[in-house]
Amino acid sequence: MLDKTYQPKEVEEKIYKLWEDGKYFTPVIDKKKRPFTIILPLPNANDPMHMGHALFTVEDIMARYHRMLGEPTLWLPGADHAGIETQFVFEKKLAKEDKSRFDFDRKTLYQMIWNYVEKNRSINRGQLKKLGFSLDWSRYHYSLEPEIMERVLETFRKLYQDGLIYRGERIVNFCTKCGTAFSDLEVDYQERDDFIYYLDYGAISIATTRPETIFADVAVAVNPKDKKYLKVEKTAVIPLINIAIPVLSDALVQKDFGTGALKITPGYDPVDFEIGQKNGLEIIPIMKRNGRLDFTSKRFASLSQEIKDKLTQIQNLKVYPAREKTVELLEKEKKLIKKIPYKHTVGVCYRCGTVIEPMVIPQWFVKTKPLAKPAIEAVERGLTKIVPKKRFEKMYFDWLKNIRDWNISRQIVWGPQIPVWYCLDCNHNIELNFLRRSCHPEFVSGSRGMPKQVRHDNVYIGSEKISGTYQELRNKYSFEEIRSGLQNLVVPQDSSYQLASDKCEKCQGTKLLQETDTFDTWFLSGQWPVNTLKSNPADFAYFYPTSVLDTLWDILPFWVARMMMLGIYLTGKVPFKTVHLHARVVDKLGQKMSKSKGNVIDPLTISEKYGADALRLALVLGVGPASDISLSEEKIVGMRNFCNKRFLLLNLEGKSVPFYKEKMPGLTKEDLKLLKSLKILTKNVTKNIDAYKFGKASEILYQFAWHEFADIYLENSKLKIQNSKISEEEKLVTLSVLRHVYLNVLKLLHPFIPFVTEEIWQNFPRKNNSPLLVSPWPK
RNA sequence: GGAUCCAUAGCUCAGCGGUAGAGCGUUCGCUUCACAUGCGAAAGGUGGGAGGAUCAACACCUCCUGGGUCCACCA
Repeated sequence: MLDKTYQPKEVEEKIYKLWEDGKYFTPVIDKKKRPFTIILPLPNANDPMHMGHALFTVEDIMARYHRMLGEPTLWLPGADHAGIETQFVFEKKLAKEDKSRFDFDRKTLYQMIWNYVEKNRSINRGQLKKLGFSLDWSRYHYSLEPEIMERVLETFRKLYQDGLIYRGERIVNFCTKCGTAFSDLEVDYQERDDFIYYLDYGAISIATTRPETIFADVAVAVNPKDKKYLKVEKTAVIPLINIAIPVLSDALVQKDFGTGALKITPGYDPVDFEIGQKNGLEIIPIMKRNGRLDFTSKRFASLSQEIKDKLTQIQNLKVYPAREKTVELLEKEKKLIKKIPYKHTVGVCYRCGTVIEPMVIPQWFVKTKPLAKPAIEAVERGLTKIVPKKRFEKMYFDWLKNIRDWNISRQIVWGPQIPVWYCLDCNHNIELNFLRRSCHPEFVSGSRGMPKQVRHDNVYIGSEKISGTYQELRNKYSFEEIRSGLQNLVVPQDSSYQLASDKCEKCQGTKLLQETDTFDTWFLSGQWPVNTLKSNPADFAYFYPTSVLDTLWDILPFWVARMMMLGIYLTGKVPFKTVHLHARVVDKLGQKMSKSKGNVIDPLTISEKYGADALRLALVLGVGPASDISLSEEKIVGMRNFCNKRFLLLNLEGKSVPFYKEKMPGLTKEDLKLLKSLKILTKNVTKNIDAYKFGKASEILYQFAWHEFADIYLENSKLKIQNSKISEEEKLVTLSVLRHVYLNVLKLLHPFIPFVTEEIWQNFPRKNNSPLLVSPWPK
């Protein structure tokens, strides 16, 4: 007997337990049947649930539908360590405690982040269960579990052996605050109000928004077709430091921008880097990784004392103060022609919003062209279908066809280290940064130059930060001291390296240190379908390639395209047959949900209040393919009202109603009409789910259940049953039709609102004793 | 600069080559049993603008206007 009003909270917990205990989410491999597989887009282990996760509803609908069709259905859950995201959050936490990552050696920092994430990882799982997701928890994987990590390293080695990995000194997007490089995809762009400065370079004048970089200029370039510059001097002069540089011509320079002359700074600008490469220009380093200017390179050594004094004023300043100071000096020397307010877009770190500094730092790259080609062909040949096709295939092709080599190294600790080792004896110029442990904290200076005691988890008390090349440090500190307190290495481009860790292949030495760069998170998640399923060879053989990948379209390039590339590379087969893309959840005014706007709807609060089913239905009902999902509390209330219509439960109490049979005697015109409607409904719901039109499928179900079945048929049958002139037999026929239609509607609704439907099913006299989630889909 | 999507009821959005749909909101009425988290009814749209192919368009094509989003080396 059910409560009169539906109490979702109690019911949901009970029902989920019923499913879990029955192991219904764990498929049984049956080679005679075709499996249905979905890999859950792995949530960040550290993230609490948000509406994006609630949208996994779409996957649950597919999983439940296919399970009811009798297909061995695997929906595989997991969690991602989310390298940069997580380290960024953790560092913010450290900052609140007046600490920074520079206070810890990498091993300690890693362990601290590990512990921090571990707490949230289990919360995450519970939250997914609350929404009723039929995930196979027995196959749960975490991106940092040893087996998964080992497979990632294997992929790296395989790529290396196939000549697809290289260590390159190229210009990369560097965030001086996060202290790491990013791939091109991880840079956001913001419009800024800045200035553009016109500067006097002797024979020519140039325009720049970044005057502080003039010290690293090595040339000026003009467009070869620019008539203004047909007869220009071949030499320009960098103001302030009076260094002569050549004037080149290059088609990349736009004639009509600024003065038409571009200063070439190969170390700090992507275009300049490219021009520099073409012309064999030198790269002058003037900025450290912490974003402070530095004039200690050899270019500046031979300058006059007067000039050196100018540079001293800028030395060690951060970019913006350095810019101000440079402009001030330029003004003083009358080299600033004009300064104009200028609106332009700048690249910023997608995590912390700091302006990205393009810098030349050796990084690990994957050659992507050979991987992209088969990934493009697979979609062209229809081996993987993208839904909705029209809109997103083009995006996929555009991205893969224009792809550039992928920087997979990150200068953070939170992630697997790149499995490459450097021999210190063969590479004396490797710069080492490590913390030396000390027994006398009072004599020790902290990272900010202040005496400081650092304590954490009793790992160490007090430490001293040491930096320098191995050449400089080798006689002062033991290898073990360096190794155990290591923060990071700065390895010159020409250093030798190897994949074996035991001893140096050149000198047989054993003072080897592993690369301190870690993998881009997407390098791990790009192999996720392969690596998770490979945990069990039988699983891989049966469930790979997976059936559907469902995700928000915005990570199509980040994730989907990379899974395609790596999946095909590793297995020769596409990782999924269909990519289904859904849209993002927006508020009732169509605006993106964000904390600052205060329009965030929290899925857990909502499901506590109205039930998970109501939330699920609100997320899919009437939503067009890949269009934004406008969600409001009002809509959820509406859906809750629907879920609460557990019609006719009371009527059947204590009655022995015969089971409906086709063409049973006594069927009326109304009965036949309803039965026909049910048939059409069943067909349409099935058709729409197959076509990924969940919005339509749920809408027609809603319409039928409420307005056709409940409002009309049920209302009429109520009158009929109360009517004493009608025979008992006739009433029983009506009731069996009612029950038949009702049970079928429950089945059809189950993928969308699994909890209520299962609860009613459990309380209903029926032929089939197994739970609703494994009962056969109506035909 | 390139690409792409959107414009339909007060709001948020579906759908469709052949008499305009839903949810929420609004108005009026009903309501001792499946459900007030309800039932019945009603009001409300010359489908952004202009043109074109069609027997016929809100739907197809072109252009315009206004928004969204993505990509790109804007010094």
